[in-house]
Amino acid sequence: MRGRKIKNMEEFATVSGISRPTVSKYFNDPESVRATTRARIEAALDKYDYRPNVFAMNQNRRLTKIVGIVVPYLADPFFGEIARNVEQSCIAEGLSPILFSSHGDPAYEAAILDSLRGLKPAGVLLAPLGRSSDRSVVERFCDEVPTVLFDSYIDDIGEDFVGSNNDQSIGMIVEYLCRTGEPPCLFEMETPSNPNSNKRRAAYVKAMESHGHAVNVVKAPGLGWDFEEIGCREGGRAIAEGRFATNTILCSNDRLAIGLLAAAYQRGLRVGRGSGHALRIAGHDDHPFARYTCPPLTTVSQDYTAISKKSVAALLERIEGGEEAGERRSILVEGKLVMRDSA
Amino acid sequence: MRGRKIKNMEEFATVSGISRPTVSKYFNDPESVRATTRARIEAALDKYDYRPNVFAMNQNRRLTKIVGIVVPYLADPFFGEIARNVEQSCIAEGLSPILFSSHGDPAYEAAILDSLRGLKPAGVLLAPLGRSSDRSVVERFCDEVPTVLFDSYIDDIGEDFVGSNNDQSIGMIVEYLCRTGEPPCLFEMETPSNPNSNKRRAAYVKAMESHGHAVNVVKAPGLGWDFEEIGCREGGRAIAEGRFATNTILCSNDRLAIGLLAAAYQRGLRVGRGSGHALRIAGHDDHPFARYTCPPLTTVSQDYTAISKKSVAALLERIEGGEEAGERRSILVEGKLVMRDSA
DNA sequence: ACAAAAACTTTACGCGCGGAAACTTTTTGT
DNA sequence: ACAAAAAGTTTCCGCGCGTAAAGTTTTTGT
Repeated sequence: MRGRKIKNMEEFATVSGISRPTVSKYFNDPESVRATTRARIEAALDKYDYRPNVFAMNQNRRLTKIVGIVVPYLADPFFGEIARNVEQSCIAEGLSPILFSSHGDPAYEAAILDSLRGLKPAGVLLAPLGRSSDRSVVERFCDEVPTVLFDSYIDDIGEDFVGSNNDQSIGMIVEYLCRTGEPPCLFEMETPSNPNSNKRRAAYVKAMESHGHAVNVVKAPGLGWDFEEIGCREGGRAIAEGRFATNTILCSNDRLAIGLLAAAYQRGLRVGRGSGHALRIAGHDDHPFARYTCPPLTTVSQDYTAISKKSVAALLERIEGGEEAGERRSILVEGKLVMRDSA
Repeated sequence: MRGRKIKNMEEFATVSGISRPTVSKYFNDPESVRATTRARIEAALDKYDYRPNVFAMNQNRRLTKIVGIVVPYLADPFFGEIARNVEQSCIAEGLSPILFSSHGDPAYEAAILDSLRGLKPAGVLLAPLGRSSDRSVVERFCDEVPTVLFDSYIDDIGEDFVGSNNDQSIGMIVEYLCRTGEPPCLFEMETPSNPNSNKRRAAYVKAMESHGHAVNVVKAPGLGWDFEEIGCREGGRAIAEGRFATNTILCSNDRLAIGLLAAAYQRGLRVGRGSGHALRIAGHDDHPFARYTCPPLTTVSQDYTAISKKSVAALLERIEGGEEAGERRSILVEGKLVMRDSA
């Protein structure tokens, strides 16, 4: 772009030798113009410094190329990773992703969805807060905008859901733990913000019963998204009070497990498998930090890339499919057992 | 908003009984209209469902209320926290923050800045990648848009900088470590992406010399943002090769320390102060996970809230100050010693 | 080579709002 | 109460682009 600044599309059309409506078509979809035309436009684009005005572009379009990505809590590296993957998938599809975090606050989530409507997004990828979400707000939003839920589920809302197959993943790790030592207790939040917790508890109960073991669920009171804090404080208390029936604890997610590991360490309990260890602790999610805990955390990995790719793919289908809503699909991604040293 | 949908400002002006230009003024700044007028508009706002069209609003405004927040790596909870704080400060000021992550990639950072120009933002809060940033791109951007750099510094770029006072914070923790045991070695990346590293090394050297101790810097090769991985692998190797001259290691940041703690654990080295411990490890930043490492990490806290608040305040001054650039300011926030068990 | 199809050009309009100018009404200070 | 200041009204234009319609040129298939 050595040439002078171009102030609008009219001017750019002139210097590129193409009519403005065709240039406009090009910017909406480069594939929609003839190859020779495209080449001439791109030559001009290379020579002059011009970009269509974002606001003017989107003003009259019924639908923009904007895609909202909403996650419940960005300070959780899990969502940071997911967001990154989703963002890049969108860009690869020629969409313009915009990232939002609800910061754990339902009111904030509602505000995001509200302002998102003003952006006339082509679609939205929403990982809702879950249990604490304002159901009616989310529902109304999904009625207006093509939305794919991911990670976290809200019954009967959204057009598709992409998440992990908790039945499969919990079944797998419970089987592993039963096979290699004492059957696991489940450690979870008393009032989990994340609906996956409920599915995981159900999966745990089912798996334990199928193996003929007694169920032992320990619930940690506490609200909010400070899972490590809750896991450490309440997990430590549960250990002290002897509320874990066996020496093996399966945590509902890795962040709780990280807190619990800290609690065990503080009490001088050696965590790991084999003799000389007092406790086995396992998690779920393969949190980015799980491999650096002491000891490294045995867990079930969620395939971030697969979840991201499938979410974006599902959204694209919905967008292109238009109004003919079709069936609501539930796309589940299988987890893999990640054996480290903690269990 | 029980009433029918309002399709544009003209219509809303009619139902609220106020002229459109005045309504327009209201939406630009509610304080700019008389209290009685404001009340009437807000009554109508309450009664009808209307929001100004975002795209039309920003099309003709010389400057929007948009503020870009750019961080280098969102999967790092440190930036997640900062982003949250900054975002909320902006909203409190009536601005519309939009969040971006460079995902550790200079090309991506450049692309963000490029597309940000199209949004005509009132200002930008930029935590640059640092050393790997494309200097000329960042420089050009800062010339066009009021920009406050935070966390990470690039010489002579941007209008203000807000970050931690590495001289003070490193000086403090070096003093602490020297006073309570063997003088610390410094563990850092060989080619740090973050320019804070360089400042911290200089501060370390200065502090050690002032205490009359020999300097011992251990550099970990490795690129990218996978600090824990690098800290664990290279830190473990350095331990094995006996490259740490004393039993005390000060890490350039907490993420390296987290990796190093994992390495020490894997080798069966007990970390902590007092007898029975092989190693003392300290970090810097008070990373959200630092309190849940095993043992909990002694570190220097950065005041997230203060950095966020001061960054936003500095940006607002720049925006309101207009073109009269004034002096480039460097606003440094002091760290606090956070004594936990690792050192 | 010829007709049909596809792509492009010309012309024209409108989106929803910002903002300026000239005028009228309300508020403020003494 | 009166003039000055502040706030609101009316009228108008333009921003940069999407998009539709009608006409023209180029490409495609046989």
